[in-house]
Amino acid sequence: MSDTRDNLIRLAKQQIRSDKLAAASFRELGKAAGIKSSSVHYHFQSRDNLLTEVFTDFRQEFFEELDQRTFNINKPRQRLLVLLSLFEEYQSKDWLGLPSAYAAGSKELNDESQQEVKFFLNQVEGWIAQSLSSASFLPISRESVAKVLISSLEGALLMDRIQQGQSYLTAVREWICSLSSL
Amino acid sequence: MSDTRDNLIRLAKQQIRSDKLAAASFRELGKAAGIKSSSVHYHFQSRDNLLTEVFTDFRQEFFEELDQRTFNINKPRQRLLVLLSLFEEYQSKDWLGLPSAYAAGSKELNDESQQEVKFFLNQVEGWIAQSLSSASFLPISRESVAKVLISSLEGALLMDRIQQGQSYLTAVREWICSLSSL
DNA sequence: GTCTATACTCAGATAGAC
DNA sequence: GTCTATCTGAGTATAGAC
Repeated sequence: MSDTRDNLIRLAKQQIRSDKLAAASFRELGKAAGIKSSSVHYHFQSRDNLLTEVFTDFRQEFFEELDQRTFNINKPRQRLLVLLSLFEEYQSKDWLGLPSAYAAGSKELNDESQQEVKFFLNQVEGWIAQSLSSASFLPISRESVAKVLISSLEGALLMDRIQQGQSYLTAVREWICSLSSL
Repeated sequence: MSDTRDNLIRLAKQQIRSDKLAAASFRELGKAAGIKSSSVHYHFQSRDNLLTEVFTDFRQEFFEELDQRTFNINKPRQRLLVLLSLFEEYQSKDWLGLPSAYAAGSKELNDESQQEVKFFLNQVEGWIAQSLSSASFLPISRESVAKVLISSLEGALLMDRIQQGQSYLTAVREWICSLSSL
């Protein structure tokens, strides 16, 4: 059954988000799924392999959700606020951003996983720049706005997690709402 | 000798910055210092204890450097650019922000270490808000600007690390330079 | 597909010799 | 202060039974 496999990916994603990259171990994963770690190995050749698949799964899920929520929204500010709302939901669940979790542990990632994260970041950057296409008089390029926004969203999740609050992400919301060019 | 102890704190800080929180283990630390892990235990009762001291050391060093570089600078934008320059130096060394490294591994931190990080964040926020005291017509409160800025700086270090570039932090620089109220 | 058993490595921590 | 030796627990990974 591939049900178990899909379930394992789901559980690993969960463990990384609510704890950290290292939390997705074969042992803990097995415990969560009700099987032994050796059985987890049946589904994934190696941990590197698992981590890559988890991120790919996240990337697809992320854009499915984003596209679904914005398919009929065209105003730049509204589109950015939908993007923000995804992060607000992560925060309400006390989740790390997966890109942050992977970046913070990047030294233990193989090339394939690192490529996956890069691909995701480029894709988000493209999405934001695209969303800003009708915005004029931006003080800096759309690509730079995109990079600052991604940095603040991922950073805010981290800072709010350690501060056990929600003030950092809220500040990002205020900033988006204050952008007069949108 | 307290030389060894100080050296261990310095080495642990280095390992966390250039790898991750978990990289600062008693074994690796001993190897780097040329002693055994049991000897590291002589200097620190526990790893929790070590991690707390490392962050305290970082916090003091950070503000010493920041104050030294800004004691005769009053213009808001110039002060923020000095803060940014610290992060640009971290990035050139491929370092993580210590707050990010700690936040990403916050589930393995004891209360004391978490308090240290919170204290640092509040202190930086205060420093930024203070630096903005002569800035008028800000679109959002000084405190919110401070929070967005900290989030972007920490986030940009993470994103640039996985992208193996410097474009995220550069975007933050462009953003700071474009703020017309400063 | 899942199990047991096993090998190896690494982690934190402690006892006791020098 | 530093060492050796040792305990316990967790990690990745594999071989082979069912």
